[in-house]
Amino acid sequence: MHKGQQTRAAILDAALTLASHMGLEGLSIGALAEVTGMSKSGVFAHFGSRDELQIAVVREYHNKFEEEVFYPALREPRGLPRLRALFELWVKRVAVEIDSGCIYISGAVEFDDRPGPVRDALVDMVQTWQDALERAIGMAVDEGHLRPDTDPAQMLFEVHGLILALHHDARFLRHPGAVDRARVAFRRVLDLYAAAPAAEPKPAPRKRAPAARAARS
Amino acid sequence: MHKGQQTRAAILDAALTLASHMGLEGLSIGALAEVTGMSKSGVFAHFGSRDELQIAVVREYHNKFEEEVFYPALREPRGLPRLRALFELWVKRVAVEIDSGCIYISGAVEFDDRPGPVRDALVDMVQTWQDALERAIGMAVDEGHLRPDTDPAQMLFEVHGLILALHHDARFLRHPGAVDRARVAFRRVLDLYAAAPAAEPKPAPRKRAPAARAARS
DNA sequence: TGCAAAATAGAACGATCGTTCGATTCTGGG
DNA sequence: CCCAGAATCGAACGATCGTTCTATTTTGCA
Repeated sequence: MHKGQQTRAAILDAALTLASHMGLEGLSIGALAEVTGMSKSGVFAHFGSRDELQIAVVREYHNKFEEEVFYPALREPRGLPRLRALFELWVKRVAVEIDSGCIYISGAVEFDDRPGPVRDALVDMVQTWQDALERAIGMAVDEGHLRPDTDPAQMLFEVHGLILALHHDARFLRHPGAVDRARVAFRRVLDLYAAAPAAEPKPAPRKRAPAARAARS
Repeated sequence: MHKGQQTRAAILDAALTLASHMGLEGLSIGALAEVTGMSKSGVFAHFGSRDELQIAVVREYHNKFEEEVFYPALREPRGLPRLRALFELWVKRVAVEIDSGCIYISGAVEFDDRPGPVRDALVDMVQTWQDALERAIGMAVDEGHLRPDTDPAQMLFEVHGLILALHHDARFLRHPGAVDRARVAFRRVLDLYAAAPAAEPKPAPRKRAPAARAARS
């Protein structure tokens, strides 16, 4: 049970770069076979259906995303430092990688009106990531780094919008200054939500509402 | 020269609703023929190629967008009132219409990596709309409604992000409160850029830099 | 009302799609 | 080393795609 998993991983890797360019819907088994130098049926046998292939790609992207964005940010201390790290790594992931578009973003547009298992998997992963971000914002509130009346979901909405605008302007419109605009805007959002700077650090962090969704792996 | 234009308009209308659901890439001539009750070649003859059909759909969407969002907002006085109207109509257009997703947004994702005439047309129309918005922001600065050091392009980036986040959360994640979140966020952005409220209205509006791009129709 | 021109239908094309199936090659533990 | 089982191939399927071509119908002006 060695060679199978190995080539499956190679196929998945090629599928990920292919889907980053053409979208999940643009992923074809024929093109994938040509890229990997295999036969169509050889590729197909590893997944059993196109849906399963797309879901596997989404999962693979999810893992890479966690590895490059989420886990490294966990090394920063809770609160503002971690929040900054999450955003900065997110920006790098979305726009700095030259070729690879964000499958979370392109997938959201491709599957916003198309029910099915692929959409379900995609929603699940995006929601997991957003929950993690919302939790990080909540921690920043608890630490006294953000105003105590901050609504984490609202702030998440605004920060997420900056990433989407970055993706749009950098990849579609090819505006060169988009990354800087995103960073500037993030600083502005942070300023708006920031607790009064010179005040004493909050001694008793308020109790956090339990997260509505459990974190996964 | 009557019947032709008439059926062409009917086809285009069906194509627009179809593309709103399935995306511009999901638009197929066969499905379009079935919906309109015509033959494939009958539909095809009106456009000459699939690219031309997609471009016609993009143009049609552009016209509808101008009619529903841009022109009505022009009835409001320059500055903040017009800016508010533009955003509010934009929000309604993007998310309140139940079925129809925004072709500007879905098209941006579908064609961010795919060169060709469709992408060119799409970029052109989106850029035209963004220029108009940027100009409206500039007017609000001139009127003294926004801080004189406001960077219109930066503010546009932030406001555009709110629309994208709204589209994402409402259509893909199906979050019910997304529209309200967008409105709240817009008010917050406006507050940040707002000129000191009690100050005297600026007597001499500063000279505006000429728009880099001419407005079209 | 007749007739050229415009509009539409119908059939066929090559290509590609996801998928199935039987044959063939490869692999790794006994 | 051998051989069961896994892995891969090659060919074919029905469907759909955009497009082309020729016929047929429909339209609107003289």
